[in-house]
Amino acid sequence: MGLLNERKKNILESIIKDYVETAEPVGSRAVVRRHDLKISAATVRNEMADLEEMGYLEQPHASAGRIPSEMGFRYYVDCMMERESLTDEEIEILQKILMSNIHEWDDFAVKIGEFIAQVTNYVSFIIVPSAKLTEFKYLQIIPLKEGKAVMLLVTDTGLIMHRKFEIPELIKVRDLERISKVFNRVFQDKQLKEIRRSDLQILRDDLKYRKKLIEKVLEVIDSVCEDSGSEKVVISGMLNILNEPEFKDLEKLKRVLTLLKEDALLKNIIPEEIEEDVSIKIGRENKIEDIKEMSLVLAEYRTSGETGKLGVMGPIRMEYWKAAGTVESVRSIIEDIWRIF
Amino acid sequence: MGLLNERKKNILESIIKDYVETAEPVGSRAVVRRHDLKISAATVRNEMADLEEMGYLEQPHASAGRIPSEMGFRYYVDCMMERESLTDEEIEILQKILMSNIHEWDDFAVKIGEFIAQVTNYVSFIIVPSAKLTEFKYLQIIPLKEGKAVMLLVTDTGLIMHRKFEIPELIKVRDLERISKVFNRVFQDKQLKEIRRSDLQILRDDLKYRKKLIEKVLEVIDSVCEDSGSEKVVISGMLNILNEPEFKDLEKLKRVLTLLKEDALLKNIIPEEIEEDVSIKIGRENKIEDIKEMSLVLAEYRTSGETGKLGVMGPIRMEYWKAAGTVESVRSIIEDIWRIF
DNA sequence: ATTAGCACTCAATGAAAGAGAGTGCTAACA
DNA sequence: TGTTAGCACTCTCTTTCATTGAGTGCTAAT
Repeated sequence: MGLLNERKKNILESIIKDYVETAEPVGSRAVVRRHDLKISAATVRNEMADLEEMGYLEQPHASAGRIPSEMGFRYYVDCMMERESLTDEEIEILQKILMSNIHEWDDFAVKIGEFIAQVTNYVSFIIVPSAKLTEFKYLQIIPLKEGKAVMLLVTDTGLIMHRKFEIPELIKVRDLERISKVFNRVFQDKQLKEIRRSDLQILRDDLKYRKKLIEKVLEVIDSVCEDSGSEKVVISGMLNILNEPEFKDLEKLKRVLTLLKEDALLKNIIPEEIEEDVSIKIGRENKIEDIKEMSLVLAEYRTSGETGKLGVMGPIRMEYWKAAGTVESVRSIIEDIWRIF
Repeated sequence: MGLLNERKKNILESIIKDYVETAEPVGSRAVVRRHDLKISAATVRNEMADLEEMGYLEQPHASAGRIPSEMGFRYYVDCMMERESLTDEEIEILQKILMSNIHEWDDFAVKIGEFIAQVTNYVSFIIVPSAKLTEFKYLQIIPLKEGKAVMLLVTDTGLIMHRKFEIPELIKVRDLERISKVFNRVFQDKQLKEIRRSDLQILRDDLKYRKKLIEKVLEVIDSVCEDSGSEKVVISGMLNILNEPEFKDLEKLKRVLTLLKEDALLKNIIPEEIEEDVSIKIGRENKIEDIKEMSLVLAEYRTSGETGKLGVMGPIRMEYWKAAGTVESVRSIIEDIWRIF
C-alpha cells in the first residue's frame, strides 16, 4: 500500500488539502508555500509529474496546476487519512438537540440528520430500518361516530400503528370491545409477522357471528404492517450542495437535486453492502450514473436486530476526514440513544 | 376599472401571454404576428408607448421590447383574466391519487400538494390547520416492558396521539387499566382543551393513591396536545423553480430555496388574511423582502371549524390563469374529501 | 538529486467590431 | 384624426482578437 515515498505523500496531501479548500487546480509554487518544505518548486514539479504518471493527479489542461484524481483521493483515504472527530462545540450542539422535546424515533433521525448536515456542510441521509420483527402487544378498536372506528396496534417496543376504517355493519360498542379482547388474548406477545400465519381457527370459532368485521380487522392489520414495514430515508442539508462551486452548472444541480428529492431513487444510490466500519465511495466508484461526480461516506448502525445506515454525500472534492469522523461518531451516538430509547 | 380600450387590452394580454411563455421582452412585431390583429406594428408601438406611460409595461432598456410591469399583471388579473380549471386528464390523475392507499389526513395533504406542483409547475404549499377543537374520545395507557408505558389519546375525529413515557413507580397492569377507565369516564366527549381546566377533583378523590402517576399522565396529555396544536406546512415542487429562467442566478435561487426549506420562515410569507376566494399577490405586493420577485396565488379551505390554506408560489411571470384555476378547483376538492374522511 | 532559468502553453480577461432586434419619429395616406 | 411605411438610432449580444498571467516541462548548472 504505502507505495509512495514520504515526500510524494506530503505533496499529494498538500495538493488534496488545497484543492478541497479552493476547488482550484494547485500549482507547484502553491505547494511549497503552503507546506513550506525545504524543497523547491522545481522539485515539486518533478514529483508532481511522477504522481500524474502514476495516476494520482491529473491536469485539467497543459498549463494549469494539478488536481487529485479519484485514485489520488482513494490513496489518501486508504493510506494517509486520519478521521477528524466532532469537536467539543459540535458535541455540545448535539447534546442540546438530543435533550430537546423529541418523542418519536423518527424525529430523532431527522434531528440527527440535520446535525450531520450542519457540521459537515454536505447532504446527510439516514435510513431508518423497518420495524418488522417486533412483538404484538395490544390491540384496540375504538368506535367513532358515523359508522367509523379506529384500530390501534401497539408493539412491545412502543411502536404504535393505527388506522381508521369503516365498520361494515351496525355494531355495538360492546362487540368491538369483545373482539378486541379476543384478539388480545390470542395474539398476546406473538411476533407480528406470524399473526396472519397463525391459526385463525380460534377467532373463527369464537367470533363466527361477526365474520365480516374480523375480516376487516385482519385486513387493517395487514395494511398497517405493510406501511411500517418499509424503511424510511431522511435527508437533510440538500441545499448545502448549492454552495459547492462544482454545481454552478444548473443542469448538473438539477439532476442531483431531483435524485435526492425522489425517495425511490435515493435508495438506489446507497449501496446495499457496507464493507468497513465507515465506507467511502469516491466518484465513479458509485454505480449510479447521476452521482458519478459525487462521493459518499457511509456507516451502518445496529439497533436491536435491525440495521440502518447513515452517511453524507458531497462532491468528490470532499473533506473526507471530517465526513468520516462525523459519521463514525454519530453512528455510535445513534446506537447509544437507541439503547435508552 | 376597465380603463383601457379594447385594443390596449388585447395588446396587453398578448404581451403578457408571450412574456409568460418566453420570459423575453416582447416587441411590436411579435404582438401582431401572434395575435394577428389587422393593425400594424407601428400602431402597436404607439399603443405600447401609451401603456408604458400608464405604468402597465416597462422597458428593460431602450432598444428592447416591453415586459408587463407588476401593475400590468395586476390589471390583467383583476380585469381580464379567466381562470383555467383543471383539464379532464388532470382530474383523472387526481382521482387516481385520491383512490390510492392513503390513511392519514396529512398524507392527503402531501399528495395533493404534489399534484398541484405537478400540474402548475410551481411550488405548492398547503397549510394543514391544527386540530385543537376536537373532542376527547378515549384514553388508554398500555404498559410496555421495563417500566415504560404508552399513552394513547383518541379524538372523535379519529385523530390519534400517543406518547411513550416512563412509569414513575412500580405499577400493576390493573392499576393502569383502572386509571384509564377513570379518565375515560370523566372526560368522555369533553373538548380537549377543557380537560386541564375542568375539575380535577374527581380524579383526585378517585385516584388519590396514585397521585404521581396522574400528574404524569396529565403532563403527557399536555405535551401531546401541544404537539398537535400547531399547524403544519407541506411544500412540494420546490425544484420547479429551477426551471424558471429568472433563477439562473444562483444567489437568488439560494435565497428562495432557503426560505422554503425553513418551515418557520415559510409561514411568514403566507399572508394571514385572504381577501377573496382566490387571492393573488404579485411581486412587491408581498411583504417579505425575499419574495418580492415572486407571486403567490392562495385560497382558504374550511374543514369543520378549522381553516387551512393552500396555494402556489411562482415567478411574477406566472400563469396566473392556470394557477388560480387549479387552486380554486383543489380547494373545493379538499373540502369534499374532508367531508368524507 | 536538486535547483534556477527560460521558453512555451493555454485559459481567462477585456476591448473592439459587427449583427440583430426593436424603438421612436417623421411623413405620407385614408 | 387615426393608421401606416420607412428609416435612423440605440442598445445588447456575440464574435474575434490580442493581452495577460499562472504554471508547466525541459535544460543546464550546482
